[in-house]
Amino acid sequence: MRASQLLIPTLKETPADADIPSHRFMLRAGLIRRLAAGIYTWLPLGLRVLRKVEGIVRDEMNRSGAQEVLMPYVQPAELWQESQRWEKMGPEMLRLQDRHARDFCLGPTHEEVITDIVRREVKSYKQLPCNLYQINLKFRDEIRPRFGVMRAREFLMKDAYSFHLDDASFEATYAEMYDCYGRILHRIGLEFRAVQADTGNIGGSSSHEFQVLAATGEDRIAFSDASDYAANVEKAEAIAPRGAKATKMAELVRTATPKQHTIEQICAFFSVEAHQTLKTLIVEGTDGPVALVLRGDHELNEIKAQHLPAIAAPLTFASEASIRATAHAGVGSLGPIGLKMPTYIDRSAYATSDFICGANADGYHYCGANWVRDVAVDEQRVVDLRNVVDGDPSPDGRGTLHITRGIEVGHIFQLGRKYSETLNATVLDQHGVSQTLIMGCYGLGVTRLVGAIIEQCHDDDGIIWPAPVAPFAVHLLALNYNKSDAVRTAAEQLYTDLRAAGIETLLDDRDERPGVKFADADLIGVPHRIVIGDRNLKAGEVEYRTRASADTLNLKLDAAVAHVCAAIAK
RNA sequence: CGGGGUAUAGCGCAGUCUGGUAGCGCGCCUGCUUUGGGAGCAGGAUGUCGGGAGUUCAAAUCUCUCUACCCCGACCA
Repeated sequence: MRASQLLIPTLKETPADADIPSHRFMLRAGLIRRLAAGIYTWLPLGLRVLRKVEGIVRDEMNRSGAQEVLMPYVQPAELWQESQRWEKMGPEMLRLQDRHARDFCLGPTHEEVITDIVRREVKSYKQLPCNLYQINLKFRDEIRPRFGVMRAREFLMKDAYSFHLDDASFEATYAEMYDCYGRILHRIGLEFRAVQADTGNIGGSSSHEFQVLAATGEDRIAFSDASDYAANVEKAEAIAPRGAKATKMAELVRTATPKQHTIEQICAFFSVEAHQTLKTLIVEGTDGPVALVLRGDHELNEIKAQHLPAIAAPLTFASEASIRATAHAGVGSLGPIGLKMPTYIDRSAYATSDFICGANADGYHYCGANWVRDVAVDEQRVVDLRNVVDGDPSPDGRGTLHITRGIEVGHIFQLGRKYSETLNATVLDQHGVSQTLIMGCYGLGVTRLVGAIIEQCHDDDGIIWPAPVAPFAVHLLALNYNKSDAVRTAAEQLYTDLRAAGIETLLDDRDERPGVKFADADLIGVPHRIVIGDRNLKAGEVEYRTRASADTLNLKLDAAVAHVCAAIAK
């Protein structure tokens, strides 16, 4: 296509509200424009990329045996009431009414609709397993949309739902989807990790997130350097550090520590490291407050805590007043010794000896404290409470964990019979007995993927598209196209020949100065570039380079197309 | 929803404290020059200063109010 006829509104300056590379470059390269918070228009160049990504996703989904459908974006309230989610979804679901005041919502997800279709149309076990997917808009009224298309309210998602008679069938499709997602990300050319994830409120053993590695990712993932163990930090199991307990315990000493509350202050006061201290957090339990004890240098994993039986969900910290009423001291002077409430102890905290902790009296701490001798311990309540940290042993016993940031682009999990039960989706089995379907759910954020690609593929000047998703394969920069007959003739010839060879080509035929064209080309990030200028044309040559490398190569005009075709094929 | 902030030309910003003619850079339009890394000169267009109310002779500026957006936390592809 001709740049002179394409709407590619590049920006020289960075819009003030964009602060991660993908958002900045998507705006600057003219891929998207914001309409409202978390709602974007995809401009021609952006849409070309989006369609490429979509194409790869569709291709691999079809290859895996899934069938594409397209479900309504506007969904009736009745279905959601039937699944009991009309109320439960809360304000995240955008609701609207039609002219007859009937309730509808913009689909935040499609479990209800797909289950409705399947319960109507799938009657026999012979029709199973069945894996249906769509690539469709979702609307989730996020509390805080941010980072451009990374966390938008309206976004394009590939969502697949599989239906099974038994667990073995589900496991097979789950594995198929796991592989499929890996193929998609691999084909795009992204560095990613499939990580174990929290199964949320559905439960079941299978749940994996597909995380694209990027410094700006919102998730933290832990992976072993010696095995294939990888998990979201939310989920990763924290093991007590290896290392022997003190053979000879120190004497328990109660010390006045006026105005020393934070771990930092205590460490400075006693001249010790944070791992020799313990912190005690008080949260609401199902029957009064509950204490959580962690090592001073560790941080609470709220999801793990929330899963504990005596703890109220969602996790809430006890108020200062209720802490005072039960512990008789303020936050900053709490500790497990003499504490009269159910107490969970993190494994690593339990592995600590001669520790410092609050004395449950304002302005006092204990030094040289030890479990069992000074605090009765219920072994049932020594649990995993903390986030793993870099350097922890891998829970599979092999290697050491490292932590990196990721962008969650995909999530696959087991739905069990949650929806099929409430919506009564059943089939008859071989024996003519009605069976409730088992379901799997496989989400992939297509618009988010575009953002994730840019996060991983850019430099200071702009985007560097991986070839499979690039909006064009070749960018022809015709310098002084409107002034030089030689340039125009050569550029038109290359443009015609490249297109004849089936190569997607962008011809910059705009009446712009060379500097503008170079800067825009870097921003837009088309993988292959040919510069046509009078300077080289005098020798019958044009200049070739890729976006990724600064190396340039002069080619004879009549050899350029063949050379570029070969470079693309490689 | 809690905490912090912003709103002035298409984009980036100054002006607000101390009320008095609406500004700068980039972009846009015209002309001339220039032409291998975001050109130079000259001329030009573009603003209900986020909306509403109030104080005042006079409000971008002070007061109240509403709205939108951004950043930090809990949700999620």
